[in-house]
Amino acid sequence: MKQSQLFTKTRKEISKDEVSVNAQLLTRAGYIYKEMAGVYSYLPLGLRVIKKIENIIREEMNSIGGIEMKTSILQNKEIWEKSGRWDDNIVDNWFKTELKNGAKIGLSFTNEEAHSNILKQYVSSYKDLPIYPYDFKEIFRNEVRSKSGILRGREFYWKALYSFSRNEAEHNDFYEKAKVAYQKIYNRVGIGHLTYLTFASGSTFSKFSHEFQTLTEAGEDIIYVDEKKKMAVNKEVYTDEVLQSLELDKKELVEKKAVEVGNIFTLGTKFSEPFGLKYKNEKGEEQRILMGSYGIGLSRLMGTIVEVNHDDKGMIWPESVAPFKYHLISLGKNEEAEEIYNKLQEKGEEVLFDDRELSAGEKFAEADLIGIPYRIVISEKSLQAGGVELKKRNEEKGEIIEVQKLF
RNA sequence: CGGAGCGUAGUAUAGUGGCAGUACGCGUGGUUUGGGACCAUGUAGUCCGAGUUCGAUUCUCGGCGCUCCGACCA
Repeated sequence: MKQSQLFTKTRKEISKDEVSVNAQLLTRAGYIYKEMAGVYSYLPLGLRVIKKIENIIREEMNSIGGIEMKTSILQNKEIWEKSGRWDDNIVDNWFKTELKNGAKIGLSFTNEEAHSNILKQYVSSYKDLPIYPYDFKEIFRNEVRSKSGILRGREFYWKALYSFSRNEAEHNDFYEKAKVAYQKIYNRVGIGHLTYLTFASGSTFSKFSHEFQTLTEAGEDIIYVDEKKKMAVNKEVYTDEVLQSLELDKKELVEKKAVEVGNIFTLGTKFSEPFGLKYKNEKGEEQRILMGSYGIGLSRLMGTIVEVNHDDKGMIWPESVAPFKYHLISLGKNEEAEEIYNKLQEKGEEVLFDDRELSAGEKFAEADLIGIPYRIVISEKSLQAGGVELKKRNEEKGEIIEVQKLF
């Protein structure tokens, strides 16, 4: 893409009101636009990042048997009454509205009910199970106080997968696969080294839930990390008894701030019961279905990646989620730049081509802010030196390479 | 939901009971071209409503909105 066609512009300054690093950098660089507190629009660059993250998650979910679908955002009150979660005393962060005829409806804040309700119609035999449907979807939560830029919004984008299993062994098997898939996702988006499988409070169906927590000062959660075992415990279950059951030594644990970038938990029959989700086994006996829940907030994940990958000049995107791989910058007018751009495009590379007539300093400053992993500079100077300058965003110095080596 | 702060051009900010200023951006002309370059010139603003006042952007009240701390976070 040519930068002259990108309508967004970078900004040197931002309101002192915007304090979170992710919102500051993403706003200044033109990735997101704040509509209101906790609600952001995704501009062209931002959407490209979200799509990259989405594809990584999709690949990992598909690889463990996930099957993608999309449940509606407007939700029927009746199905939420089945689980008891329509009641504002039970769930206080609903966005509710109504139809012209006065019927009350809600904007989905989670997906268990929708999935359970749909599957009731399609699952009846052991032959139909197990299944692992998932959504990418906008979610709405009427938080009393949203904060931290895109880390905690009132409207956000997530992936939610639910497992529907025939028995505990089958459930546990998938649960373990999901853990591995999740860790792969964090590795692939470049924050694996800072992300810990964290034990958190469970429910009647399991002692613990599991969170994936990424270490950063921007985090809202306090966790206790065992770096050697690559495990952590959320403050909410940090007791001697729990540590003992997990075979963790208090002396090895360090208190850290972290962002919850995903969580998985066993639902048991919490939803299959009220929705009457059952199946018949080989003998024709009716059996209960066991569920699990596996969520990742994509917008939060994007914000977290920024929080842990930036310097004083701007963002430093991991290649896997960067909006483009190359930022091609031409200084002064030259036809070679256009040629390089076309060739890279033909090769299928993602290139942002800064074809504007601006000063070198301005182009470099903007490039650093936008944070694309590889910067290619072509100028009189580079051509005289033998080609183009190739520089990684996270390295100080680039090197001159022959133009041909780019392709 | 408790506490605190804030709202002035597209952006970031200053200031004042009586002409609203600066920087960036944007437009035009020119000089520049390896770290947000320079000169000239133009452009554009007091969140909404009520009150006090001869006069309110400024003071008072209400609304709306933004931010921070805490509580909350299926």
